[in-house]
Amino acid sequence: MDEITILQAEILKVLASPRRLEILHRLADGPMDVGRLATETHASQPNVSQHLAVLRTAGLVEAERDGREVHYRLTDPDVIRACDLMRGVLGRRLTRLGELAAPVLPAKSGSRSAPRDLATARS
Amino acid sequence: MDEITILQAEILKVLASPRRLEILHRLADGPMDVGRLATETHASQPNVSQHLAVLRTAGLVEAERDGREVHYRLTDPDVIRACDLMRGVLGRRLTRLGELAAPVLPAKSGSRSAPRDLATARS
DNA sequence: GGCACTCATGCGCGCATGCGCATATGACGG
DNA sequence: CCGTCATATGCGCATGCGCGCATGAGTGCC
Repeated sequence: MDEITILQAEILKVLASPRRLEILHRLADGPMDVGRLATETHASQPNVSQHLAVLRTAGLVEAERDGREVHYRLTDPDVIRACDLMRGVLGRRLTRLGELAAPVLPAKSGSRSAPRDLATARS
Repeated sequence: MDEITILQAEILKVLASPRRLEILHRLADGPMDVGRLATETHASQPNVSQHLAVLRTAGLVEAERDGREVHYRLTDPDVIRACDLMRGVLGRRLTRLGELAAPVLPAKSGSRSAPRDLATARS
């Protein structure tokens, strides 16, 4: 098994967390400190700090101290691009499921309908 | 928390597995049956089947029966593109680490503890 | 120095996940 | 039918992860 693949899985494992995705998404708009991230994501400060530590260990974000605050920023914007690609895949997936199950539903943004469970569609 | 983000994390969680990444990587070159995948990835057949089930449930691959065999194929090529982007991020990351402190690269096969942690570089 | 603020870390628990293994289902041929 | 090949599924165990909580560490202000 390729060594790179293992490392890649490591990175993906780090990304495979709603909270961390949310954090990265916020950081995509520019650097931010921990407290603000905690507030905006409605999570506790230690929790956010832990997630940031994970992201930092994986090399996805970088930290810089500014007074009392610590500002985090994305290391590589391609991470966001990759996430957006994934989001596109997901979107197409939901659209396809919607076509199969839903008669007429304009899939506008904010439509959080049924597809809680991915799949459920088999051939 | 955005619903989409949760689903995205679900997808990423599915991708965060070396074996599944390897499977997807093989499927990128065209459809393949379970036995062949098991052989090429040096994994047991039940194991591969389980991973394929996970990938199928996540909607990343699709299955089609052909006689006794079941051929699996990628649902969306963008998954591979996203993985490649991640690989690029990883590559840049390793390069940067190499520039900072690269007297040796002890990446011997079988030893998955060499670049085990991706960071260890702090400011 | 003492205090307030911001962030990081350690701990313990509950829960999900991956694996090997045995076995069930499904399909083709004789 | 029955044996065989190809695939899927159930089980049990060990491991890892996320979370809340309390606490430690670093910084600036008075």
